[in-house]
Amino acid sequence: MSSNDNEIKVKRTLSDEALELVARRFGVLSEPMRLRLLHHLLDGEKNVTALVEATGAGQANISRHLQNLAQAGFVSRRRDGLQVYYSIADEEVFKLCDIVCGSLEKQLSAQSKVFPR
Amino acid sequence: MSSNDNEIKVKRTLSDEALELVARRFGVLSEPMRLRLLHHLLDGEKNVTALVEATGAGQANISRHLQNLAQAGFVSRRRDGLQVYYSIADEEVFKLCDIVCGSLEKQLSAQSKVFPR
DNA sequence: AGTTTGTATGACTAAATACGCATATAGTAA
DNA sequence: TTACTATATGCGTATTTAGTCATACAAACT
Repeated sequence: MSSNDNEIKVKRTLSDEALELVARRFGVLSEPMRLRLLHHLLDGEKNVTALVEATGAGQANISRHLQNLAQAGFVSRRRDGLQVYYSIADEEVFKLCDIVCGSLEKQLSAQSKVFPR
Repeated sequence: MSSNDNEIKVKRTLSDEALELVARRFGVLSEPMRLRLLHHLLDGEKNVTALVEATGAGQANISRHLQNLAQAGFVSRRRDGLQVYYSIADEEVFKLCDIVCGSLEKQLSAQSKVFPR
């Protein structure tokens, strides 16, 4: 290895800051309810009440999840009178889900070969 | 919670089960230290001690993170004598990171236009 | 002014989890 | 056997966060 390496310096190509930003974005997608909200927004923008009815969850809960998604930039917010409409702001999120689903399917099919029913 | 038997049926194209699996996978990627471990494994397989030294974290902590990654199928485990070597098992994970980084960059550059320094 | 409706938020509880310490386990060597 | 090394794990603590309730806020009415 390198000769003048007498410090406990840790090789760190990615900054802690960048890593935390990426991790935080994954964290936003790590809740089933938020994934469900994104899925419901596939048809187009919906207001909070519609999403509350679609998911069957509490209004406060949905509002917080939407805030979370909006802050991460996955959805955007538009106010129209009393209603607030949310819509997909970053289509890339569906690529992410597709990739994860693909890995998941591959993994599950591999398991079913090892443990055939 | 108390059981409410006549609950309202909610349209649900994705099963709760599938959604939780996907969410759980995103959750595994929602820790900076685990992302760092994946990054370190880009060069090839490494044993636990090497990863402990590379990250500067505690051994128990790294061991648990690796278990977490392995259980999700992102890395695989190979024992060789006293050492246990971990390596990337699902290259798709880097696609995920690339997409997130792309969205992040776009987002940050958009912000820097609004708030130029 | 007050009322109603749709959405956001403060406060709280419960559950999840990252981390460190100590110890257990697995493998090697004497 | 004992000793040593590398990795895993039980346990406790601190932090985070999803969920609910009640209430605040915002906008459109009368």
